[in-house]
Amino acid sequence: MTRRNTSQQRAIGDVIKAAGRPLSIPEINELAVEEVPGLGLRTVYRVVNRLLEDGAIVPVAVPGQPDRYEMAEAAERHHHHFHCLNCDRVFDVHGCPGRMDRMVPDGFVLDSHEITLNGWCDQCA
Amino acid sequence: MTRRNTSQQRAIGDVIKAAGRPLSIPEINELAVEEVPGLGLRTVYRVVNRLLEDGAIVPVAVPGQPDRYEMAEAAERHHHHFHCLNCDRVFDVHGCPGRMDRMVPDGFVLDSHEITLNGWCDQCA
DNA sequence: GTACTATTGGCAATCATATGTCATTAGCAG
DNA sequence: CTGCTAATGACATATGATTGCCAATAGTAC
Repeated sequence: MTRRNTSQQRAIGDVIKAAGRPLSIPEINELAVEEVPGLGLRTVYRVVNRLLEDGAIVPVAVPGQPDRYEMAEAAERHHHHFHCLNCDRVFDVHGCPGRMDRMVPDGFVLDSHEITLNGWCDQCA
Repeated sequence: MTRRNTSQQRAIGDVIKAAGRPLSIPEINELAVEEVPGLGLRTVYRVVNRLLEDGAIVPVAVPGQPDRYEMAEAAERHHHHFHCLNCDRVFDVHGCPGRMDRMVPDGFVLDSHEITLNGWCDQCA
């Protein structure tokens, strides 16, 4: 079961790496199909799952939306996300207000937090 | 087309009002069926949609989860949500770190924001 | 170049959520 | 109490995301 280095896998990996923002499965497909004509959604799902298992990418959950995916190394730096209400794209934003612990009720244990900013991106504003 | 005051509608409304936290459709059903045996999911969906149209309740979107619903009046006060990673329930938390505008990239326009705290509730901690 | 088999991609199938259908039930006005 | 019909609930169907299947394709080791 030796791994093989296919053009599809390279294209999908490149697309996620180059995006600089979390991509949905359809977005990955649309971008990668430019590189590899005939690329199918089925393959995108498979390669994305493999990258997830490898820990190369991480899922980004957005309220009311299917998961997006971004490079694990990009996710190492604490950051949050901006969701454009018009084009539906998700962007990384840096910084964090902090002080989440103040909001936690007594007896509750905080593990992590997610902030989603909603609005319009520079292209849609 | 005169509205009728049915036991099902009363039970569903009461359950959402009494919960003090956002409830999912299955949660509403499980709680309201105690009041009205035989209550069906189909009816919960219908009544919830009607309450949404009336503006009596509002949807609460949690990353990677189906919508929850809470009283509109409860949502008037700015607040956020705590999602228990064990029991999967969602709770309201008060307060807000503020300063979201600092995170918005140039050219982007901020409309709203959502914060989801993840961790363990007092019963699961 | 050959052989072996991991990988691909089209299609069907699955899974969870949500809605349409319609005969039956039960508010409400009189 | 009676009649009208809004509302209910079991069932079938729709919808969207994801996976199973399998014959065809294409990396790789030799």
